[in-house]
Amino acid sequence: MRLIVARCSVDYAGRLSARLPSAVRLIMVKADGSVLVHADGGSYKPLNWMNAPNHVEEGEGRWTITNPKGETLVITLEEVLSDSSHDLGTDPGLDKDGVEADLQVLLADHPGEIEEGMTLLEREYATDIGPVDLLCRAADGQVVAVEIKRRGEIDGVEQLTRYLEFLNRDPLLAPVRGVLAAQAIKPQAKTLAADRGIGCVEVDYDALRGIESNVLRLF
Amino acid sequence: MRLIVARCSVDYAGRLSARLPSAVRLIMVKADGSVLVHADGGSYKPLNWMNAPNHVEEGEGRWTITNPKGETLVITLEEVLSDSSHDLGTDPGLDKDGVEADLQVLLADHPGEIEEGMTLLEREYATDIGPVDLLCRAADGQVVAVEIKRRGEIDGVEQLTRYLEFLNRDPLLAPVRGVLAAQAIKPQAKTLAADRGIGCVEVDYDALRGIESNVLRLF
DNA sequence: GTGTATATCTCGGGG
DNA sequence: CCCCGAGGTATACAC
Repeated sequence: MRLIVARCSVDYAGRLSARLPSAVRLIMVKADGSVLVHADGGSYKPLNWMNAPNHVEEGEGRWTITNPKGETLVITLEEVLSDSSHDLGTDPGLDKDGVEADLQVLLADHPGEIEEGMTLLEREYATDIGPVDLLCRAADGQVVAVEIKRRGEIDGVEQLTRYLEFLNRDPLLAPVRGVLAAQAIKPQAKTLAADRGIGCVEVDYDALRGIESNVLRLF
Repeated sequence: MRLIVARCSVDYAGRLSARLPSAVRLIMVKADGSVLVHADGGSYKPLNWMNAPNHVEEGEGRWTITNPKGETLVITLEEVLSDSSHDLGTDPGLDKDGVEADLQVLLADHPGEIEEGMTLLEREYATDIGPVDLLCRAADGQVVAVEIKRRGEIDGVEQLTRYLEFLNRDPLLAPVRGVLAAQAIKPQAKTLAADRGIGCVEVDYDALRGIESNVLRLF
């Protein structure tokens, strides 16, 4: 990784055009060729950047970075204040827990936590407009489409509504009803869901994980 | 801006849990307190981070960063290879061209590029649920709501559907039909749009800009 | 502050 | 390779 602190101006032309007037910034060049231009504020997003794979042409006070899509990033260096390189090696990467996929696995294993007596028909059930998180059968035999979100918001209700519209055209499945399952559901989403006859279930991730580990402990 | 290259491990606990095992990484501390942990690859997103505002507690080989929401980032420093600080000053910021707003201006000037014979009634036509990008009149006299996106996806169809539902309640406008205009429209969005009787138009931003500059050249 | 729409979104997975 | 959905999305803007 190469770190350069320099007064520079930057031009990007590609999906849009963007220009940075002259100022002192950090230019980070990663081992894979990614170039990031950071200011001393904002948050984690660079002001300008070019992801790998790309080609860096280092000219006299002017770097031209191009990628296979034909996008270009031109950095004009006016004054280099610092320039250092470091060998970092490859990173083992990030372990995450608590994302939607984890919640989906837990609920697929314990559909009864969504509704008493519910059983799983299929996970990631494919439709023409995308996969339904869980397709289940309720205690009364009706098919239920379950949309799982970490946070239940209007988007989730819209998404589930679209799936239901398509699922209900299949005479082998119809009538299908919907349930939005999330760790927390916003009032607006609850209102919209109720209006469309969609059920809402708030699930406790930590409690589910507890059930899961209890089950594992039995075997 | 402070730049530290160090062997470290990192733990984040907040909206989810994430852990980075020991490796050499760049730790960037910005003037506003933002902390970013970067590997020597991937692209612009840090492996882990904490945005400002936050509180950094710099202990013996262990930094604890907390934010007002109660999220924490703990960095355990095992070996510091480099530690430098630089004064960058404030950044003048980024100028952009080619975002959705620019496309909207161009199409408002040339509604005939959306449909032959179309004329503009109003830009950002206000409804109770938000502004319609363009309200137009088609060659046959019917009112048309145009939703403009840089990239046409399902969200855009949903948005336009909500507007149409509302516009069609106004007896002075009804019946209103909808058109999604974008530089590129994804197949799923086209399918959903067709299903709802919404038209799709793919527009060439560069060509539009060419028309615009030709028009300007005439005056 | 909440809610909504945009983003050079990024990132990862599946066909 | 594209397509799709999730994200600690972040960010700007309106109400």
